[in-house]
Amino acid sequence: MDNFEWGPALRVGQAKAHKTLTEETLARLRRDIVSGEFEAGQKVKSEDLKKRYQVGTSPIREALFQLVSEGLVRSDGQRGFRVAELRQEELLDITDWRARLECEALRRAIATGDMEWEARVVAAFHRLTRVEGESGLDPKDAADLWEDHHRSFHFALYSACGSPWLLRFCELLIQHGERYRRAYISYPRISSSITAEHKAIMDAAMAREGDRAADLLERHIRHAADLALAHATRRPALGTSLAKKRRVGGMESEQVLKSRAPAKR
Amino acid sequence: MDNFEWGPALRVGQAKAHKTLTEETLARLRRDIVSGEFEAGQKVKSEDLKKRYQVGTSPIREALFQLVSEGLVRSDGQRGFRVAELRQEELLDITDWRARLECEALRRAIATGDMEWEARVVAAFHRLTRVEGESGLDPKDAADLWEDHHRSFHFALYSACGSPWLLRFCELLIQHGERYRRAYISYPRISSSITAEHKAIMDAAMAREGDRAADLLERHIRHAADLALAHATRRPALGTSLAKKRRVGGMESEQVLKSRAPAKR
DNA sequence: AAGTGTCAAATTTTCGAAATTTACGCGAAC
DNA sequence: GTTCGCGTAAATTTCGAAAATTTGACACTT
Repeated sequence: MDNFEWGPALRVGQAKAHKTLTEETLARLRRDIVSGEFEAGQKVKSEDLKKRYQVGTSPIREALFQLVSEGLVRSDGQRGFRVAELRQEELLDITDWRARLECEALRRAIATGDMEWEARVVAAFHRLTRVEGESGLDPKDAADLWEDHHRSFHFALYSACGSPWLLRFCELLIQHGERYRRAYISYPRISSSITAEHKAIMDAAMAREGDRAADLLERHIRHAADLALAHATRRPALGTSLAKKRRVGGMESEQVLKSRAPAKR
Repeated sequence: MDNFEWGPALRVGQAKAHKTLTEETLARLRRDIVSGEFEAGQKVKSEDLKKRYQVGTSPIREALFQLVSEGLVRSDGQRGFRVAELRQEELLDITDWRARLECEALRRAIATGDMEWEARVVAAFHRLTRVEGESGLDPKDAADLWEDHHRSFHFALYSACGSPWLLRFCELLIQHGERYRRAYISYPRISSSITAEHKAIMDAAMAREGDRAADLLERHIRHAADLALAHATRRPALGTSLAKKRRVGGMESEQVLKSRAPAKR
C-alpha cells in the first residue's frame, strides 16, 4: 500500500471520488478513448468536448495534455488535438512489452506479496466473475464495467511487485492494449475460456508458482492480442494506414465498423 | 525516422521551435525541475510560476499536468502541485530499469540500426565531447548544456531500437535518473572517466558488438547511480526519509541541508 | 489548369477575473 | 494547555471572452 502513489488512472470500485473537474474529465475522456467512443485519428475539438462533458475550456485542455503524455492523444502544434492512431505494428510492440513487463511484475509479486496482496487478488477475481454474470445492462455499459474489473484484476496481480516504475509501465501498456482490443473486436465477448485463463493465473499465483503463473500470463496476453489481430486483418479499416476512413460499402463493415454512437442518453 | 512520434521532451539541437506557450513552458519547467532549480517536495504555486515564466494560468497548469503524468510533479487534490519527492529507494528502482531497458534498447539498435543511426550516434558523441570543453559559461548553464547533450547521446544510441514504447520508457527513466543525479551531486563534474565510458560504449555499438556494448552501458548506468548514492548518503538531507538503504558504505551524517537556493532569475 | 494572394470564418491558445476550496489565526470553551 | 469554531485571507480551480493562428474559399494572375 505504499506503491500506489501513481495514477488514480486505473482504480475502480471505491475509487476516490474525483475531486476536481479536471480529474473527473480526465477519467471520462480516457475511458471514452479507450473504449472506442472516439475513433482513432479523429480530431477532438475542444468545443465539442466542452458540450459533451459540460465543463469549461481549462479542464478539457488540462485533461487532454495528460492524455498526450500517456500517448492516447496527440497534440499537433497549434492545430489542436487528435486521438492517437492505431497501428498493427504498435499492437505488436505493446504486446511484447506487456508480456515482458507484466510477467516480470507478476513474478516479483509472487515472490514478495503478502497476505494483503493475496486478498486483493482474490477479491478482484471475485468481482470480475461476478460482473461477468451481470445482466440487464446496455451492452456498452456492460463492456465498460467488465473492462474496469478486468484491468483491476490484472493490476491487483502486479500490485505487490515492489517497483513503482514497473507498475506505471504496466498501467500504461494495459490501457493501450485495451484500446486496441476494443477497437479491433467490436464487442469483447467474455468467453469462458478467458475466465478460465484468469482463474488459472490466479491459482498459480496463489500457489506461489512464479514460473507457471508467468507462463500462463504470457499466453493470456498473447492470446488476447492474437484474437484482436485476427479481427483486425479481417476488417482492415480501423484507423490506421488507410488514408481516408472511408466507410467501405460492404456488408461486413456495416455492422462492425462504426460500432457505437457517442453517448446515447 | 518513424519512431520519433513521441516526446519532444528530450530533443536538443535542431529541436523544433516550441510553438505554443504551453509547450515552451513545459520544456522550461521540466528543465528547471530536473536540474534541481526547484527542490524536491517543494510546493509550486501557480502564482510564482506565472511570474517566473511570464505567462498566464493556462500554460502553467497545462504544463504541470503533463509533468504529473511524467511523474515529476504531483497534484494533491485541490491543494495544488508539488515537485515529486526523491527517495533513495526510487533511485534504485530507476537504475534497475534503466539498466534493463536501455541495454535492451541498445542491443536492438545495434542489431537493426542503419547508417543513419550510426551517423546520429557519432554526431551526438562529437557534440557531447565538444561541449565538455566549453568554457566561459556560468557553471549552471554549462551543466545544463552538458546534460542536454548527454541525454541526446544516450537517446541517439537507442533511437534505432524499433520500439516506440521502449524508447518512451527510456526517455522517462533517463529524465528521472538525471534528476536524482543532479540533486545528489550538486555539480556533476565531467570526469574524463565518464567520457571514456561513453566512447567505449559508442565504439562497441559501432562495431556492432551488442553484448559488449550492453555490458559497458550497464556499468555506466550503475556507476552513475552509485556515485549519486555515495553523495546522497554523505549528506542525507535530500528529499525524504533516508530509510535504510545500504548499498554504499560511507560516513553518514554531516548535515548539509538544503543544497541550493530556489530560482534566482 | 495551376499557382498566388487576400480575406473571412473557424479553431485554438491565452489571459484575467469570478467562484470554490483550503489554510490560518484568534478567541472561547472545556 | 488543548481543542473546537468561526471568519478572514490565500490559493486553487474554473469559466468565458479576447487574442492569435490556421483553414478554406474565392478571385486573380500566369
